[in-house]
Amino acid sequence: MSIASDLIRGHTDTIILAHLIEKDSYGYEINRTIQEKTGNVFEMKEATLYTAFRRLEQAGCITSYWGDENTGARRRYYSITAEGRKTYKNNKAEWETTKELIDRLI
Amino acid sequence: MSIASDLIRGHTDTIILAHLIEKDSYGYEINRTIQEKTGNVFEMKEATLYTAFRRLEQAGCITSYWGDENTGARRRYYSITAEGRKTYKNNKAEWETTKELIDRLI
DNA sequence: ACAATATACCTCGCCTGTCAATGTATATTA
DNA sequence: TAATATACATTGACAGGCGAGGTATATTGT
Repeated sequence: MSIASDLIRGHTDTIILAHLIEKDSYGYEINRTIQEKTGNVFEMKEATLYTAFRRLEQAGCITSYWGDENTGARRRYYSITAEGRKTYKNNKAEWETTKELIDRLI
Repeated sequence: MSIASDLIRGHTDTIILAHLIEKDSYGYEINRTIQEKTGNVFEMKEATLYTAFRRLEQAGCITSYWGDENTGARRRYYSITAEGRKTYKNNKAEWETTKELIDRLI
């Protein structure tokens, strides 16, 4: 089972920000964490993930830097900014409100 | 306050079907009911509503017929079909699952 | 030795749902 | 008689998700 695109739409950014609040991280790791947290039920499509990184960086919610691994594939790490925390907080609050409204409507 | 488009996206059809399970209804009434149920916090945009009717009819989830009002503006009534009930049930189940996953992720 | 798999990144272009803008028509109310 | 409410509908722009495709390195199995 997978989540319908239209149900996940709009949560992608918030999910990423939630992960980055815990610690700096990179795309591959974020995606694997998501899979673990959902018992392998859900994974973000790579295209969706990297599109979101561009969008979030553009919006000033995250910054990025290359990791200094001397083995394995290179990693681009992301950090959440103050702006990103603010956005996260707003999105989360909006989710709580929306959740209740939808429950009332369906 | 209004619900972000991206959070409501994917629920439009389910919300309409939920209303039509109660009784046959028409666009304007459905929209007013939604507003009432949410304490005037949320309303569907007309374009979204009517697009959804086309989509649902196309998918065999609803059928329509003109009302026989002899006063006021004409109304196009919609009925939910067996297929529509099935879709509603699936969508609702998917919502319950998704809700939990999102809560776990954000 | 070499193929397969895992790790890790990225972009292009299509598809779909939302919605602003715009239009039509009738009935009621100020 | 102007404004508002009821009631329908379409068009085109926009944005996010994602399939398909691509690059590169390290490890594991045969």
